[in-house]
Amino acid sequence: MKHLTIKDIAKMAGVSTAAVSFVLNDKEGVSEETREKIKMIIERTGFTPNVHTRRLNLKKSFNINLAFKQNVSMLSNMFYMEILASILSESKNFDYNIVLSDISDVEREKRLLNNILNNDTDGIIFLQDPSQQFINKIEGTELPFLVVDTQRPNANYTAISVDYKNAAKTSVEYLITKGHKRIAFIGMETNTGFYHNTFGGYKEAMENANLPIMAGWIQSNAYDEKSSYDCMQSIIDSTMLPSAVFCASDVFAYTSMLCTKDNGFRVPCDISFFGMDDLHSSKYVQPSLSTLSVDEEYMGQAAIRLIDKMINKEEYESIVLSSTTIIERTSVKDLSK
Amino acid sequence: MKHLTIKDIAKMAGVSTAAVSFVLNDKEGVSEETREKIKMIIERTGFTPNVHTRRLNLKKSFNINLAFKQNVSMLSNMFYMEILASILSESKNFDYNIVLSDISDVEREKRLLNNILNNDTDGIIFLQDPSQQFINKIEGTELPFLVVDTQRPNANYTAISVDYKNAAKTSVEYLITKGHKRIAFIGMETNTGFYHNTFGGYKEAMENANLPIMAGWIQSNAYDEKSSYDCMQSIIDSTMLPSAVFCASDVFAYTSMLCTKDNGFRVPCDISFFGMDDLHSSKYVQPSLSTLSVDEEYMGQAAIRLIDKMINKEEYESIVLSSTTIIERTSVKDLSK
DNA sequence: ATGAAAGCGCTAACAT
DNA sequence: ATGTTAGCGCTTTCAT
Repeated sequence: MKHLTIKDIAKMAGVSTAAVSFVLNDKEGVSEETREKIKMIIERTGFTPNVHTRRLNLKKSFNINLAFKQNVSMLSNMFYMEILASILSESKNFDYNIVLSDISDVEREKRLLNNILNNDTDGIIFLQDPSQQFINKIEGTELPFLVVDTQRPNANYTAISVDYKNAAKTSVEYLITKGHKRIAFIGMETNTGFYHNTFGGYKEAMENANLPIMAGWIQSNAYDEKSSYDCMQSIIDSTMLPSAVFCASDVFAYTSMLCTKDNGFRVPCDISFFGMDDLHSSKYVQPSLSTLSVDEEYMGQAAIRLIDKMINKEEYESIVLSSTTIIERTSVKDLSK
Repeated sequence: MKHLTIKDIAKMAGVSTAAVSFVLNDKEGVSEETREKIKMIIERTGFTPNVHTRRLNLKKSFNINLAFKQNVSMLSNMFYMEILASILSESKNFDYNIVLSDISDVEREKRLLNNILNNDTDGIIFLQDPSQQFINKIEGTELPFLVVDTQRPNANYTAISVDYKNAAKTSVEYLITKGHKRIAFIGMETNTGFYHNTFGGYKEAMENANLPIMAGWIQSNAYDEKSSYDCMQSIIDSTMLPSAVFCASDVFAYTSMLCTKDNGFRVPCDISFFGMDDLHSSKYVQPSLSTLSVDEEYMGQAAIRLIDKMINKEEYESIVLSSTTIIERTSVKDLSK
């Protein structure tokens, strides 16, 4: 059976194609009477206008591109996977196709750029900041875009971000409340903005409590399973053992705890651990990881809603999440009693 | 700057639009000389033909849709998330956009159907089997599609599947080799094909070894964290404690081990655990989970390559993975010595 | 309010 | 080998 066209509908309704088009686009120019008649026929036949032609004419694609870099470590992607799931879930409420765009290298960046040039995307949601160079190119196109989990506080683009500094501070303060005084830090230096914030929060909490920071306790080379294991080893090999470790990501805590056990220490009896993100798997590691929850679900929802507003030129503004919800599980020993 | 059109290129080259079109589509009808000239100009100007028009005329979208249901449990999606990552990774080598299509309910199924009617997809990769009803509709459209991780061995569509029966059998045989005789089973009844295979493999291995199966050891209501925890509780509450538990998915093992510990038993001293899938996080649970690896990376790669062949009407055939790679970690006690 | 017709940017059949 | 032109299915301007 041939796919119906607007011509067919027009013929069936005894009107011109223009009339049908007006109805299709909720525009004026047809009497209520004929509008209803046309609507009926569209309903009955299940007619849907050809999307390519619409895109061609309307210069609108009904696509939203989700752009991201594929990281080395699968685990470090878990945070974004959870956001992705939420974006998908929320996209049901909108009429967009979600298109995935890998921008791990220049070659792939070009593809996305090409999509833009062709009006094949209405807006872009970046997971993490793309290179500034790429941002510049995008900005030149006037296309709406937003960055989820940006680490550039002063960037002049729309974004959904987490106040990681405050998150880190809250986390460390929690450890202090639990009676810990020797607190180490495992972070990810390669992500400079993120590092600056998480370390800053840690430092502030420590200083406010007049707690000393040993040089060997600051490990900043973590970025995946192996590297965070090594970070923990360095801490253990340092001059003084901490009573607790604050990890800037749950993922880092997983292998750090492993390392601790491999060295014959017990968690949390000998060393406590506190993470950040509250990934789904953090419930299942042993001991279950106490951590600060970051609402990935909300981030995903907000992303879709925000980009939709941008596309429709409604009012909008960037969103900063200040997550301060402590998830108490069993990886932190209470020294305060 | 206005986007160049084929007309502009034709004018610049002093030829007709047809000539340019032929070059664009690698077709005959132009002399080598003019072909080169046109190619040069395209190269120099960075011209890319409007994709909507091409789609309209060629009845080809350069899109591949990835269709899936969003499950209740995030964790049960982890397996598919890993396949998704691999699909994305492999898609770099092809010229398709990857479009995500949620088909969790009829309303969303319609959207995908609409994409098909509009020639807005060249092929569909399903993660898990969709409803037979939906399959029927798709088959009516003649669109290439394939199912990753199908559980319908006799289905007449192209698929990438895992020989779960053999996988389960191999797993249980491994436990038997390690001296275990009382082996329980935790599976997912709601996925009938999967259940049939995994339980079948378990049963065959047990029978071959002349090992008895206690009724209380067979728990089939697992499908997420909570339910598999409950399954394990039932096993513990049954008349005889097993020395090992084979879980049809790593995810089930995570909380089963938790349950075991909550009941005062130790893993693997008192009860051993063996999983299936080898998810990334299985390295990090405590104790690290011994499991049978399923090559999600390969499955993803194969999916893209296969659908591409189908689209281009090259030769192809379904793929069955027989995964028999045991990943030995620390959740299984060796009773054999 | 309604219809005719000129685009949108390309492909491909048809002339030359 | 090359150019001309009729579509593809819709939007939108311009007459009526």
